This record gives sequence, C-alpha cells and structure tokens, in this order.
Amino acid sequence: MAKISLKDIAEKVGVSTATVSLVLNGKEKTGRIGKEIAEKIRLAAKEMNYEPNNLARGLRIGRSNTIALIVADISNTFFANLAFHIQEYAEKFGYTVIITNTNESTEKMGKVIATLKSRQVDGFIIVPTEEGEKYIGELQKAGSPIVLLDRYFPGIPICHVVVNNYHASYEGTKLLIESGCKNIGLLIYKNQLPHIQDRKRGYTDALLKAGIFQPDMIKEIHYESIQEDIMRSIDELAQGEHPADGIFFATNTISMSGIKRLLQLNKRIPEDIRVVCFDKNEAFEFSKMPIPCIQQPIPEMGRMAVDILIEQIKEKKAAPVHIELYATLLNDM
Amino acid sequence: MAKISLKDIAEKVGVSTATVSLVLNGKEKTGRIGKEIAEKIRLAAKEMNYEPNNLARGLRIGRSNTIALIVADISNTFFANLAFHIQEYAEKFGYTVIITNTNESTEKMGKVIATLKSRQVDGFIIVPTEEGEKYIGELQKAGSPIVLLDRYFPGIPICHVVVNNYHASYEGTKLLIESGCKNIGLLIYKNQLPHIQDRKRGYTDALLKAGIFQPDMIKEIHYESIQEDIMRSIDELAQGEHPADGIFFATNTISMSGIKRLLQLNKRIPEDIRVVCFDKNEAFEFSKMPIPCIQQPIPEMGRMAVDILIEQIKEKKAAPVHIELYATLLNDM
DNA sequence: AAGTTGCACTTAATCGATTAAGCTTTTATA
DNA sequence: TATAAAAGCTTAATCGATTAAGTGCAACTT
Repeated sequence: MAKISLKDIAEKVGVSTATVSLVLNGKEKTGRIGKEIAEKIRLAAKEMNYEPNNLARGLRIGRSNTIALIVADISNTFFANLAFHIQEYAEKFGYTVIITNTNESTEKMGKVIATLKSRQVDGFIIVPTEEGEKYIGELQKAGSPIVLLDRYFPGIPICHVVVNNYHASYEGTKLLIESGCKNIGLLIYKNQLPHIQDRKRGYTDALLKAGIFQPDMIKEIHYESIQEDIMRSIDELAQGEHPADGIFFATNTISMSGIKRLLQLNKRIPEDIRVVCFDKNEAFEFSKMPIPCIQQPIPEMGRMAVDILIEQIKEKKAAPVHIELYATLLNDM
Repeated sequence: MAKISLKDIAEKVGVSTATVSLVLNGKEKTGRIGKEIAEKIRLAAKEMNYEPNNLARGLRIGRSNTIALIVADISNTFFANLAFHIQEYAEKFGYTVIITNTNESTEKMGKVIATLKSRQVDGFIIVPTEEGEKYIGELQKAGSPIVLLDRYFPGIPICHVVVNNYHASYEGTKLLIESGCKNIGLLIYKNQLPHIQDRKRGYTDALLKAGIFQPDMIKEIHYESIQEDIMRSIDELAQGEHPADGIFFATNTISMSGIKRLLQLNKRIPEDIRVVCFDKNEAFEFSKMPIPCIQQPIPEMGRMAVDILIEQIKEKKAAPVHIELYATLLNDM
C-alpha cells in the first residue's frame, strides 16, 4: 500500500488539496469550508489511513517540530536521565527530540551540529564540549535557537541551564570537614570547562575557610586516560605519608572508579576514609557504606531547558538567560 | 544571515540550480559539467557556507537517511548502551538515529511509531512492548523496514536480533546448582514476552534436570509495582521455613532492587545466599560480593540490527531473519 | 556538405503540504 | 432591485533539491 497524500484524499472526495489541507488542519473556520465536505474529508482521511508527510510540511512552513539534544555521552546515567526527561517534556509541546552523542569530542560536535542543522531542527539543547565555543558561536550567529545545558561558556552570552556547581561543591566539601576530615582530596577532570572550575573553587574555598587547604591534594584526571589516572590518584592520596581521610569526587564517572579503587586497596568507608560524590548513583545504595552525594535536579533541568528553548523558537528574540538550579546534598546514604 | 539555498549559489555563479546540484552531489561526470564551472560552484558553496536542506532533499528522493530507534527506557543502562552503539555504527553509513522511549507502554509505542512514520524515517529498530504486535504488524504491512531488538514475537515473521535467553538462563542457573545451591529462586517479570519466557524456561529446565525444581520458588514481578513486588518476593524467598540459598535475577532492574533488599535483610552474599544476574552492572564491581552475571553482547547486537536494517532499506525485499547471539556468563565478579 | 556524436549546460516537472489570492454562488443590506 | 458581503471552494505559487529530457553548439565523420 503506497503512502497516502493529500492529493489522494482530494481525488477521492472530489475537492482540491487546498480544501483537504484546510480541513485536516482545523482551519475550516478561516478557510470557510462547508460542514458536510469537512466531514467527508475527515472520514476519507481516517479510512485511507492518512498520515501527513512532515518533510513536506516542514519544508513548506519552515519548521520541523524537531529539537536536537546533543550530549557528551548517552551511556552516562546523568545524561541518559536528562535525555529521558527532555524527551518526555518536549513531546508535550509536539516536538520530537533527536538525541546525539559527541563523546566529548569537539570535532564530532561540529559534525553533529552540521548534520542536524541540515535536517532543519528548530532548536538545539547542547551539553557542549570543552573547546566547543567556536561551533556554538557559529550556530548562534546563524540564528539557531540554542540552550546550553549542564555547562556553559562565560564568554558567550547564550541561554544556559546549569546547577550552582560552586555551591554544591562547597557544601559537599563542608560536609567532609564537619565530619572531622583534616586531609581532604579532590578528584576532578583536568579541563577549563567552567562547571568543573566551579566545582574546584567550591572545594578550595571550603578548605581555605577551614584553614586546611593543601594544593597537592587536588588530583586532575585526563579524559583520555581516565582509568589509569584515577587509579594513580587514589593510590597517591590513600597511601602516602599522611593519607587522605576524605575525598571529594567531582563527577559520577570519577566517583565510580575512584570508590572501586579504594575498595581494592581495602580502605574502609567511612572508617579509614570518607567520601562525597557529585551525582547520585544507584550503585551507592548497593553497599552499606555511607556515600553522601550531590543530587542534581535532573527533571527540572530538562524542563527548564525545553521551556526556554521553545520560547526562543517562538519569540525569535534571544535575550540570553542564565538559569541556575540548586543541587541537593544527600547525606543519608 | 538567511539560509543559503542552491538557488543562491546558482545566481551567484550564473548557472542553473541543476548544475549546482549535480556538482555538489559529485555527479559532474554523468552530468557532464565543465571543470571550471564545477570549481567555481564548489568555491561559492564553501564561501557562502552552504548547507543542503535535508527536508527538501528527503522529500524529493523519498528517503530521509534517518532511522528510528524505539526503546523501552533510555534511562536503563542496557538500552542506553544499545542506543550508544547503534548511533555510532549507523553514523558510519550516513544515517541519523532518532531515539525514542515508550516506557513499556504499548499505547505510547503506537503514537511514537506514527510520529516517526510521518517524519519519513527510512526504517525502524524497535524494542517492542508486550502487547505491541498490532502496531508492529501494521508498520510492516505499510512496508517499513523493521528490525526488532532484544525481544520478538514468534508469531510475526519479522527480522529480529536477540540473545539466546534460554541458553543464558540455563547456564546461569546451572552455575548456582554447581555452587551447591539446592533451593534456588527466580525473580522475573510477569508477562508473556518470549524473551522473558525463554529465561524462565532456561531456569526451569536447569532445575528440572538437577531434580530440584519447585514451582513456588518462581516469583513474578508486575511492572507497575516493581519495588513492592520485589521486596515481598525477596522477603518470601529469604525468610521462609526453607529459605532460598540461591536466586537467579532475570533482568537488570530486578537484580538491583533484589540485591538491595537482600542487603537490607542482612543476608550475606555468598555465605547465606548466592545470586546470578542477567545483565552486567557497574554497581556489581562496587561491592566485594561475588555477583556472577550474564553479559549480553551489546555492541554486536546494535551492529547486527543496523546491518540488517540497512539491508532491508536497500533491498526492499524483506526476508525475515532470526539472529541469535550468545551471552557470556561472567563468574569472576 | 550533411549528418552524427559529444559536450556543457538548462528547462521544467516533481516530491507533498501550505496559503494568499481569486472566482462563483448564495445571502444580506439598502 | 441593485449592490455589497459572506460563504465555499479552487488556483497556483511556494518551500529546496533532484533528475529525466531537452537545447545549442562545436567537433568529427563520411
């Protein structure tokens, strides 16, 4: 059975495609189509199982009702959850979401943006890569509605939705201090992304205020050699002369590998060492160790991103907004 | 800056859009376009930052170079990983992947299929819901290329890629038996999906062969009340007169909650009770408990699905294939 | 010289839906 | 009764790219 088009319906009912289009789009009033004909058309459409061709529609009206979601890694729970909520919410407004990965590669982000642009998506929600300003800037110049999510570039005035990473990190570190830790390490990625820098500052400031900051307790992880770097860092922190009695893990991936390593070294949590992690993880409930963590408001982040993106799409005037949500420190784990 | 079209380039260079189209599609040979003009066109296209409109292109050539991936839950690691690999692989063939959730709702699957069809996707990779035969059947009748993934309907001759669930389950249960368990429970969803039934049969047959099958050791979980059902089931299995000394968990979601409950009941693994889980989970490496698990070949599943889908798209003749991969039992965890 | 062939493009139809503008016919108004 | 207004539909242009079928011209053949 070939695809049914407006034309097929028009022929069957004996009217023009214009009439059919008007009726099926609920514009009988403004199009002044008679009740009987309208009914006939609707019936025929149903009978023939008509489904509009959205490519044609999009081409004509200049919108595709599609938004692009570009994340760094869909297999990361945090992003997968974000994707889930964004999709659920966007659907309510009639938008289809195309999810794409960049694997933290700026080059890939460039390619992906080009592909999606040529698919005429109406807007972009992007978790940008570190060196990605260039592509994001170009995209903005080209007039595409954009919302950055989870990360942003202070230099570029562009809408973004993030959590207050500084605050979350500060509170997390404070918890370790209040638990009595004196020797607190940080495991964090080595990059210039502001959200990472914010987390670093949060940690640093909390320790400075307590008067126990030691620069060499900060261990930076390279994205290309995550596993080895984490192992080495944990080994250094946990097995030195003055071993750490607390560690703040700045991302979920780092947390997982870091804690695994601690367990391998037979460190007991919290007896030998305390930890606080960024991002909640199902695995934490899996052990009896207390693993306080910073829970990001994922559903809200997704919803806000969709809301302001749609606003941009509708309004066309893009007054950049900075939206900052607060994370929750979960201490009962 | 408005969008650049073929026409803009044509005007600038002083040729027809046909010429531009031929050149930019690399058909100068067959289109017999002069070298100089071709060069000029390519230059102009680059200068003007031309990006083809894929809606128009798709409308004209009847393909969108897009495939739809419909999964039950993108926030489930198993599906998120599948999605990741499918996307990576499909990209190599120039396909964009649209990922969508159904949340195990057949109604939603129907809606989602309609939406995607109207977006003219070239083919579907679907993890179908339990009662979804109807929609899948209709989709097939409409002539859409389809590959079912992870699950299938024995009644409908349609391409699918699955693991040998029976075998995996049999082996997993056998491991428990060989470890000395006499009283082995099963936690599994209550539904008629063949892959679930296969897992059940694998468990049953292994126990029958060992002569220790007891029907009431099978606990069925309702999807709508997962948490409560799992709790109750674990409580029944672990705390009865003859408490279970082994449990086979039939899915990753069930495993997580099930083991959490066992820990809450202060059961020691493996001293008090042994477990085997379907699907590998990062969390397992998190504890020192030995948790053998069945690892599905996710990348291969994804690749196979893409391969046979593309074949269908190209060939148009859809000889249904049944592709069965083998899972690996990981015992060193 | 007439016809054939090859080259370098152009014309124009097409995909399917939308919509401003136009054309009848009916109904309301003066 | 003449005229304006409203109702009910159709025409045709349009979105941007593709491509079969031309067109015109030079070169080559016999």
